[in-house]
Amino acid sequence: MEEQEPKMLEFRGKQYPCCASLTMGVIGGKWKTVILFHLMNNTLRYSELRKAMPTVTERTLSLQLKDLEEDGLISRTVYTPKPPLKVEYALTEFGKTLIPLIQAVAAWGDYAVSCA
Amino acid sequence: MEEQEPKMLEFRGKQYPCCASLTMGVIGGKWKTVILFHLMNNTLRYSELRKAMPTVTERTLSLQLKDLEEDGLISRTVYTPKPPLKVEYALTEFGKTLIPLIQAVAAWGDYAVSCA
DNA sequence: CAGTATCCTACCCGATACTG
DNA sequence: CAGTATCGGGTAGGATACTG
Repeated sequence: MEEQEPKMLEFRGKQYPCCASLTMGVIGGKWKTVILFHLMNNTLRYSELRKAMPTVTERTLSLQLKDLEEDGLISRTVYTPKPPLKVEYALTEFGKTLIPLIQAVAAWGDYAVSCA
Repeated sequence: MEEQEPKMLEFRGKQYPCCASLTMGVIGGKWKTVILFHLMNNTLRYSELRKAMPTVTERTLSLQLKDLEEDGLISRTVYTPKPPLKVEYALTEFGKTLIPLIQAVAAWGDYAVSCA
């Protein structure tokens, strides 16, 4: 008798009360959808992501990329054995299942701006 | 020369660096999509929302409903002049433009659970 | 180039009690 | 019934300096 309701959903060790909250738990936060949006059509290097998102700090970008990688949505590939490093980020096959959702998120943002 | 980049989007007084982040700013957070998900097909009273979301606190539910109302996504209608009150929440026409997005969010949550 | 390490702040959100 | 008031903790995220 620890849980209030038995209908919890689980994903990667976390519990969610609803399918919608699960999705938001994975792609929520201030920057994750922005990262996914930029990786939707392109594989990008770390520095390219920084240029695409000039208002995020290095620390935050790094942490969010790590989160997304741990959730299996993006892949991180290192191309150089020693510094200067070349690292590329790309959507995984699982991450690509989010593309329609990311597109809908982006489209609604544009729509809302056009209304206001 | 106050902004770093001139390409900021604005919605209801807030600035966003990208259309995707705007959407997440409006429907992000832990509970907003869950509320919208439950209001997607039904008009619901406050107490009905509470029953549908047993793990949210009254304070948080109240604050999130107010946020959604201020952003024009839901309407709040009071049916009684004095306590006990009857209040119903429903999506506005603008809020209904989010339905395909909410459905995609919910569908991906179900999909992710089925993968795990 | 691609990140960590440290430090710090804001605010989101929970718990509980009270009110029109 | 449908909320607010008050208090407080946890953590997401920012600023800056440093490293392989």
